[in-house]
Amino acid sequence: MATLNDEFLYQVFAIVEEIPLGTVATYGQIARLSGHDKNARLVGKALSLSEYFGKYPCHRVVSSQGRCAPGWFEQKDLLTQEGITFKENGCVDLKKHQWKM
DNA sequence: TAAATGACGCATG
DNA sequence: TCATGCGCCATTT
Repeated sequence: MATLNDEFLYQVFAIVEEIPLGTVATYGQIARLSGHDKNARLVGKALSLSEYFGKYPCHRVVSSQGRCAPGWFEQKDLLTQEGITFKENGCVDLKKHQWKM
């Protein structure tokens, strides 16, 4: 199971915390690394909570297409500050910045 | 208990 | 790149 109060949350945060600066990771990627490849949605849920937790670079996590979180305007600025290059449409250039392992 | 929801992913066109 | 549609699954209503 991948309930939010389970290890899942800890796993997600641990991975997010290890995303190198100037690099972004996708929800699906984190989900897969945490061992819950089908629960990409839960990753998003956890990250939304991480904002309340505070100390995690959740802004480095985007969708598989490099799309930012809907309704979250800060993310683009934060990523730009870290050197992430954005496209005109507002998508991250995954080709260059996606977290490779 | 069932139906709706969502910071998603992938396949098509 | 954008628009649709379908699948996935925990959470919420």
